[in-house]
Amino acid sequence: MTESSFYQQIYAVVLHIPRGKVTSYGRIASMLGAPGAARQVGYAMSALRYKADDSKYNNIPWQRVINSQGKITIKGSRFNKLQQAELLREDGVEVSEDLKVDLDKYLWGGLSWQEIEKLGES
DNA sequence: ACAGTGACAACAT
DNA sequence: TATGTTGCCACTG
Repeated sequence: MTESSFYQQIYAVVLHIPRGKVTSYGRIASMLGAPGAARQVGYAMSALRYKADDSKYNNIPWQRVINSQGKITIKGSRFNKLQQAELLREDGVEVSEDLKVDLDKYLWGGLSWQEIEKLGES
């Protein structure tokens, strides 16, 4: 990514979440050295709505980002909670009736600081 | 420049 | 367990 804005860094991290795993808004913020900026991560995901035309953003697995309780709390997107749950199930992640994921099972380990450092290169 | 906003998180009831 | 409250901070207009 040539851009180094916070949002661009967020998207770069989300692209690294493997299929079958999930992480939380807050953990992504922490990985980027901005603990407490969880709300911005959610806002960045929401902003994807306006970038649907740009192929650059079409392969971002946004569905793998949920809240710290493991629950789906999507809002203001072209998708709804049920659709996100379905996408996660396609990933092989179990989603309960009340739209919750077992973080003990599916939480992504995250990126090491070395990997975070390299995000801007590509 | 600056106040409003939100796909959060932690804590208090 | 389930709501309600408060702090949070980068983006937006």
